Amino acid sequence: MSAPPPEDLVQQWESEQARLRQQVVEEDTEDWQTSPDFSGLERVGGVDLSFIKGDDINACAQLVVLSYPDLEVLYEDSQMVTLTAPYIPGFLAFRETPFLLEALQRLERNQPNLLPQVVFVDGNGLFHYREFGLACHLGVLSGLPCVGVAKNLLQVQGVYKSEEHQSQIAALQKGGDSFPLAAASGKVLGKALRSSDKSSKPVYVSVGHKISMDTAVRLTHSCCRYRVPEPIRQADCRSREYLRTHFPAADT
DNA sequence: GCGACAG
DNA sequence: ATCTTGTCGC
Repeated sequence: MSAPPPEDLVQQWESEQARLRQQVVEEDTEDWQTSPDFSGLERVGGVDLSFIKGDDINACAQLVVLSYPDLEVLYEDSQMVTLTAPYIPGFLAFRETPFLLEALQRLERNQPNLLPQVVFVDGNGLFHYREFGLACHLGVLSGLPCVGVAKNLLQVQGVYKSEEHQSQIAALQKGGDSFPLAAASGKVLGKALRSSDKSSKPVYVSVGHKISMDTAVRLTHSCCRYRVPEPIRQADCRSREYLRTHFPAADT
């Protein structure tokens, strides 16, 4: 059973996104961001939520902080949470942001010296129906630089999985290669990035907050050991592991 | 009616 | 998000 999308709630969320959208900073604001080798960058964060199969309410909210450029785990926080908002395409942030923000606040309270200088978010930033995806939402509410990295293409604002798009993907030769995702307006909302030599399937990078598009793409590439940026990959692996050990399969 | 739909 | 192990290929 699935209740019909609450019309009122969606409209309220749309206006909330429009309001917060004005606070997004689409440029580099930190010194390390303009450095050729990101000197000055020492900590990169990653966030993610993992669910128990067959349960879309209880989840493990995960925050990890890795060293840069070594990408070793410096901090890890797993917390079971109870989600209240439903998942509605275009409004993912209203479902996940509260818990990711809480994780960042716990860290700020307990180990402020380990706060990440940038956070990788599993999902889109400006590459969104109303140019305000999860990465922007978390960025504005936390005040931290954020980068959105989606594993699947969201068909939005004139960007489609067309033959042209497929051929552009085929043209990505090596890790670091990318091509722009331009809206009908001409604005580049994100970039498809071949994150490593091995993976032919790209990831979709977009600005979340307090970082430029080019810096976001360059940084994402420099944080990839595999297809998905290490901070997000670690957050994903560790939250799944947490669920495995604390909620063993309920078979037979 | 059909397809799309970040996580 | 999750349902799912091994397997074919480089």
